Parts: sequence; structure tokens; C-alpha cells
Amino acid sequence: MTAVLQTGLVPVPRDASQPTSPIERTMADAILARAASLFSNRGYHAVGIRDLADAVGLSTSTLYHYYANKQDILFAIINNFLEEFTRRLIAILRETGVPPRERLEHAITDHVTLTVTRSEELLAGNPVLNALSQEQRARIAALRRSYRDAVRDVIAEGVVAGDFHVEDPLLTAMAMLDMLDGIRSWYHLDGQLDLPELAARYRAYALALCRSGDSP
Amino acid sequence: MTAVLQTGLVPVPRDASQPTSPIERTMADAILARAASLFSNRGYHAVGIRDLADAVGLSTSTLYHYYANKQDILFAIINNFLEEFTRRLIAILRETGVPPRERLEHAITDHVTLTVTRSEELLAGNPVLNALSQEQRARIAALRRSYRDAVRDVIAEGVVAGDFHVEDPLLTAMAMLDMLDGIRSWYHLDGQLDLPELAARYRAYALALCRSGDSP
DNA sequence: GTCTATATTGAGATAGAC
DNA sequence: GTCTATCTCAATATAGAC
Repeated sequence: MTAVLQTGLVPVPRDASQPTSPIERTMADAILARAASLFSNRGYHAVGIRDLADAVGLSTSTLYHYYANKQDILFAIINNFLEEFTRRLIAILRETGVPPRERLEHAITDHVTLTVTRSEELLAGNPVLNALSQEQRARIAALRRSYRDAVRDVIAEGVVAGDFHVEDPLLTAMAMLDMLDGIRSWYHLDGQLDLPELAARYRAYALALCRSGDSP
Repeated sequence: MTAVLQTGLVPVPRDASQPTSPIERTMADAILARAASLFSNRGYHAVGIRDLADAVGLSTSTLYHYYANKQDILFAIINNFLEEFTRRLIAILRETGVPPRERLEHAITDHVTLTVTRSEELLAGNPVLNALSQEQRARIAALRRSYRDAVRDVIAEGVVAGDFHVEDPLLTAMAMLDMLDGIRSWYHLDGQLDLPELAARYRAYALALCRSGDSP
């Protein structure tokens, strides 16, 4: 089988002085996209190099032209997504001139939306991380930690502002993120609950957590 | 190496008319215990049959005397734990003569405690489930569903009693369980937060979720 | 950049004796 | 019930030509 992806994806011949040619960039990205889909549906270990090659219409050797090994493909998927995710969410959480409560609500909305719309790239569940190298895991952990801390900070600011009441903003942040991360394991777009409604419910849940110190 | 586990584990010679002899029961359980530990620490796929055999001091052949394959060992661990877990938790959630709110609080306490004290057996994270057969997955899913529904019911009862205020008790239950399940991925007993305190915090979070319909 | 063909390893599982 | 020895096969990865 010839490379089915190549056909529509080569836009224009381009300057070859760049380290990575446009077509290679595109192909590399296509590999990631297909791999994300397969890993997400069948699980990382259940997907072989041959499955990946078939899915993009390449031979296994050619796959190795783009990525050194299967592990690197997994890492690229997780890291690419998490970099974008973290950057976006932290920007929201730290937006100046917006009260903490609103920043948190925006963040929840975005988090839920990204979780639902890009669930295939969301492979950062603990068990697959075992397949990564120590350095790779450390990188992922650092990204997640920076996001978690940003959530903690916005909660703490809300407490200072008198809007929130919690004992331990970090623990509250972790509970909140676990709650949000769980969505990916059961939510399907074709269900009864549409995305805006889902996000609205989770905004309410998140705010409730931020006021868990209120009740007796 | 001889079977290190055998020594202390054979209590008394017993009637052999039973399908499973006492020693076999004990050995089978010992295999599960070691396997749970290995799977939990290194991940199911990263642990080989030989690792398992070494850990219990048996040859691989002898392992296959107790379990038909690796998959069945995984299933036995998950299913045994989840059966006990579900039975206990549902009993708490349905205790008669106790108001919904208290039942929920007891359940959270037990859930958190079991999560922390028996984390090795808690392998029911989505990715490993892929390694099971369809029937096995269905069994696990049924157990989890029955627990989830019991939580939903106690929330709904609390709403009727006027103690809780939520739009959708099922969704609230799912958010709550995801929040609780997340604990296992980051909590370690040697941390600053001890178990009673952790449980107390999560009781407060759970109650807050049950009143998420209060706030504006 | 892509292929065909193949090397290599390590896994799960089994045979058959004791 | 337990062992030693081995089978079988699939998976990752590579060699080398085009």
C-alpha cells in the first residue's frame, strides 16, 4: 500500500534548507494523530508498530524514519497535547483584572471542553506513563504540576478575596483535577448530556469544592 | 528455589474431598497478593510471567497450575477486591434508619480508607481493563455500576430529605467517585496528610458536591 | 523517504518427568 | 504440585536496496 496520506498533504514544494521538510512535518503529525487514535481506543501496549504503520499507510521501517521508537511516539502525543493544554489553562487562570472565581470558571469550561473534544490525545493516565522513560515522565509530571499549582493559586486568591472557603487549596485543587480528569473515562459526545451543559455542571461542582469549608 | 511461601502457610492437613485443597487456596491467594503488588508498582504489561513466578518462589509451570493465564490473575485481583469493596460500600449506603447524609459520610470514609490501605488491589483503572476479556470487563463494569447507582440513590434521598441540592444525582455521583478514585494515583501513606484527615477533607468535598445547587 | 526482508529478543504458555 | 526444558509466536527494531 502506498502512502495514502501523502496525496492531499503536500501543499507546495518548499525551501529544503530547513532541518525538517514540510512534508516530513506533516507526515510526522499524521503519524501522531493516527497513533493517538489507536492508543486511545485499544491501549498503548495492545497496538503494535505494524498496526501504526498500517494505519498511516507506511511500512514499519518508514515509521522509524520519523520516530526512533514506539515510546517516543507516545511521548510526543502526550507532551504536545499537555504543553498546549497547560499553556492555555495557565493563561486563563492568571488573566489579570479578572476575579478568581471567574478565572476558575473559565478554566473549568476550557478543561472540560479540551477533555471532551480531544480525548484521544489525553493519554496521560498513570498506567501508560510507565511506558515512558524517566526523563519523559518527569517532563509530563512537571507540566501537570505547574497546572495544578496554578489552580491551587487561583483557589487561594479566592480565599483571600473571601469568595472561597477551603482549608487546603492544594488538596482542593487535586480533588478538582481528579474529578475533571475522570470525565474522559465515561463521557461520550453522543450521550444525552451535551458539552455546554456538562461544563456548566462541572463549574458548579468546582465552585462547590471551593466552598467546602462553609458547611457544618 | 523452593516455594518460600509454602512453609508457614499450610495450617493443618484437611479433608481432601473439597475441590480445592487448603494449601492450594492459600497458594492461589499468595500468588494474587504478590501479583497485585507487582502489577500495581510496575504496571500489568511490564510484569512477566517469570517475574510473577520468581516473586512467589515457583516455576512458571506451577503458576499455570493455579491460573490458566496471566489475564485470569489480573481479573481475580480486580474482581476479588471489587466484590468486597462493593458489598461493603453498598451495605453502608443502604443502612436503614440512618439519614442519607450520614450514610454518605460513612461511605466516603470507608472508600477513602480502602483506597489508601489496599491500593495495590485497586487496579481497576481503565487502561488495564483492556487486558481483560469482554466478559471479565462486563463483570467489573457491573460491579462499579451497582456501586455508582447506590451512591446516586443516597444523593437522591438526600435531595428528597431537603439536605442536598443537586440537579442530577447520577452525574454528581460520577463526579464524586472520580474525585475519590483519583486519590490512589497520588496519595502515599508517608506524606504529611494522615488518613483520618484525608477522609475528613473528602467528606467535606463530597458534601459540598451534594450542595452544588445551592450557590448562585 | 520508502520499501522488502529479516534479525532479535522476549513474552506467554506447554510437555512431560518426578 | 512442582520442576526443567522447550515451544511458539508476536513484537520491536534493523539492514540494505532503490
